[in-house]
Amino acid sequence: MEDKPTGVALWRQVADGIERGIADGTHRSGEKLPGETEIAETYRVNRHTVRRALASLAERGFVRAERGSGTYVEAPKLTYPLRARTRFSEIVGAGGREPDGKMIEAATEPATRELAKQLGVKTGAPLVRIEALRFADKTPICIGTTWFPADRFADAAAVYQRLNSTTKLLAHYDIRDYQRLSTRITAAIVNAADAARLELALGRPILIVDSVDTDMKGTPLKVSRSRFVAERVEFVVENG
Amino acid sequence: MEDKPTGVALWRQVADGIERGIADGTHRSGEKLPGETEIAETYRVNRHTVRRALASLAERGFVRAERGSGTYVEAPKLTYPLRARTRFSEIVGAGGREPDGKMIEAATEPATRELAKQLGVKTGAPLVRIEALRFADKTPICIGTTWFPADRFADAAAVYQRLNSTTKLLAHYDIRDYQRLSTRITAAIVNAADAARLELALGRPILIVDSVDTDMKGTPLKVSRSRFVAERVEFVVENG
DNA sequence: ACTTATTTGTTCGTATGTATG
DNA sequence: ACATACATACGAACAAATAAG
Repeated sequence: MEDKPTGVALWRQVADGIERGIADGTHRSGEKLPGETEIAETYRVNRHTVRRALASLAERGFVRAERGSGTYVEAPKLTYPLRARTRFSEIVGAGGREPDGKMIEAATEPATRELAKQLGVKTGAPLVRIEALRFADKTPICIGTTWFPADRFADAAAVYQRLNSTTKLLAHYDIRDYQRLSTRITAAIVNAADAARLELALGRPILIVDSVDTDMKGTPLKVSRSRFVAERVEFVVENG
Repeated sequence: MEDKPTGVALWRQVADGIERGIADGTHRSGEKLPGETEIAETYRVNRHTVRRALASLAERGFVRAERGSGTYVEAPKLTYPLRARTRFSEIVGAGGREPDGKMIEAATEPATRELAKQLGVKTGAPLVRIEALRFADKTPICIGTTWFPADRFADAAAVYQRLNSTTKLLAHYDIRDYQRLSTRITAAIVNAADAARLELALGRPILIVDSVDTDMKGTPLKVSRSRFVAERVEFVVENG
């Protein structure tokens, strides 16, 4: 690799080479990269240089090293735009993947002050809480808790159980369109229960998204808190 | 606490009580709550019931328990709106806190393909990379890497060193206004170097924000990747 | 450096009410 | 009617970390 002094650090050239290989399909998602020594030979550099390159790629999320096994190409993240019109199934479908949902649990509970305020009901008013897991091509993407006012969506649990989609549930109640009022995003470490459902190792980060959706007149329909696997999604906010 | 059967679980009543105490200022940010046994006495419930309530509050981020020491009220998160006009100093100032910045490192480096595409320059073109730490009231909020095209912002490092603000730096180059083109958000675990700078324990989650800013004509000015302490910020996307 | 008290965390056991089949 | 499972609530004891002297 000491052909001509390009002014670009060697490790960076190697990293760029591997990144190009990932981009053009030479190294496909989930597959194992050649061993560090092998990469070192093909680029005619020292193994340390390769390691520096791989570290850079790992930090940017392109690959994941597993001690004693190899270095694997990470699956590309699901790009999840945050707009007024935000529908899980449409977003996953737009990425050429198959959306799916599965209800885990449902219950009717009294509203806490916080939830009551957001939904525009009285504190203690009955709410239907639905816990659901959502997939893209069989890989769990997020687990979400959604609250509906029980007076308006009395048997929401049974309906969701059948339709496995929030959009379809609302359509069942003659709500053909709705919109995102606000979205709040933070991150945390996954808890044990969610980790199992999401097929995620303990200690891994999740993105917590709190959202409020309203009908087209601005009346709150639902409030939800979703936990997304951070390594499987990327939110995008477009301005304009 | 066995006054009247309200139908609401005891632990929930206790949690609501403490939450109200936090909301109305009885328990202030950063201060220690009474011990579990003391809370149990005041509410006339078993300590287990208090623990269940505190667990609920901890999960929602209101309090943080420290073994051997006590349970503390968490500082409210800095709400960080993501709009076309996004300025760290303005956002922090709007929250009634004092923004500050500190340059850590600067260098001139050739553009990778990815960066070149985003900035509209050729691959390998020189870029100024600035590493900076940003605070709100002396608490570190984020650490960010920003790349500027070196031809247009030749001595950006020296200028930033003096002004400690991206907005002021751009103003120095006669750019009075600029806007956010896109924002991408994901999360990860903090690395050792960032953890030290951010005064954050290892293993804690961070929010990674990649953004591109342009001038009012749409010409890219800078690209940056910021790592925010997840437990200290909350991004908000307003629609409409 | 050591002790002691305080505080959260964990693990037993017991009992009750409620929903399910 | 009965068995089972589950969430709730209380009691007691001990472990582990921290703070104070």
